[in-house]
Amino acid sequence: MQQRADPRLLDAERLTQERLGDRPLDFDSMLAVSNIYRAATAVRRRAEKGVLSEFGLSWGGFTTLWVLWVWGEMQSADLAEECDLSKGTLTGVVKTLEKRGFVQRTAVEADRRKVIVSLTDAGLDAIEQLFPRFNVYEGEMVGDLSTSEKQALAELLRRVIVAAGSD
Amino acid sequence: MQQRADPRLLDAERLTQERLGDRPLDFDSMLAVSNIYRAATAVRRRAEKGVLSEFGLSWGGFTTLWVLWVWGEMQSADLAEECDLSKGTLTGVVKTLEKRGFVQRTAVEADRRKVIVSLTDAGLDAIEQLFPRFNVYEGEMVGDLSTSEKQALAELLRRVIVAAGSD
DNA sequence: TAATATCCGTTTGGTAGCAAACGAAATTGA
DNA sequence: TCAATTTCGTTTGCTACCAAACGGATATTA
Repeated sequence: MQQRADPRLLDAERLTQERLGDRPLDFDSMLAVSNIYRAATAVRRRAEKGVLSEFGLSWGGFTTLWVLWVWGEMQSADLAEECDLSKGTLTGVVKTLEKRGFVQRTAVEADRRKVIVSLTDAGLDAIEQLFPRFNVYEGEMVGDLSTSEKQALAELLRRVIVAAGSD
Repeated sequence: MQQRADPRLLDAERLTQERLGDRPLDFDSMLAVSNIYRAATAVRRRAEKGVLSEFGLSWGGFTTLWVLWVWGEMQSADLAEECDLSKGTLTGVVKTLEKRGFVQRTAVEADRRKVIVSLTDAGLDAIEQLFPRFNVYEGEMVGDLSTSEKQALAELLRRVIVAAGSD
């Protein structure tokens, strides 16, 4: 309850409680959700300005490369699903990655509606160089947290993803 | 260590560990960061498809309205800062909100470079109706978490925001 | 006070993202 | 077998976002 004096609250959070504290609102949920969003923005911006820009990749482009690396070549629809992008968006991302020579699209003989996307050698090179460096960034961004705190954070978020996703 | 059998891991996380588990990577940080991003996307999409769409508001538009509600009228640059948007983006958001009659822009006499943005009566009405409903959504999205878990989540994220932001 | 520098919001040019419409390619079923 | 339906990836039209350039307004300083 009484969190107004908590010195760890960010200014915006403190002011919010001062302004709205008398209303019957779910503050705990509010702070959790807004911090999820703020953290994601901070993390994305930092990664894009840092490592990713060196490779000319957006967050979405990086994610796509990464998914192909981990899962192997995939059909377009599955790739979109796994990257958490709409299929329309994925078309554009793949087109960009294709221009940079990182991925290739292959027609499927048996069913010519389908397209398989896969890493090129250059794409494999890129992600193998890039990911360890990206991972260092990740470590820095959650560097204040202990191992068990990181695991706890991941687990809590996992439950949010499930709850928010099951619309 | 051995997390491969953890039934709480999402499929993508499990596969990732199967594929990359032999590399010297910081998995705990990786899972924490990627879940932050996935959770934020899920939360945003759910809110935009639900309450926000009824009011014709994007996440950014909602945030702006909310900040003006909590903080009161503000100069454009401060508003951008508080909404975590670039000033260029804010110009567009405010323009849209102005069209909908939710905010108004006022020239500052003393310094004519500056513009004050404030809620109109309609904007106040809208956010006062909207926020309680948004807050219900927030509650649903983190509904699986106990009060202390929500607070723990917010606190962990607060530390990530600070670490990622202090580039 | 006049030249210069700085500050502020807007505009510009670009990428990213979505939903929905679309067309080609399978599949179904009559 | 051929018409109707479904399935896929792409295209289209739109919003959001950023960084950087811009131009008017204020500050600074020589």
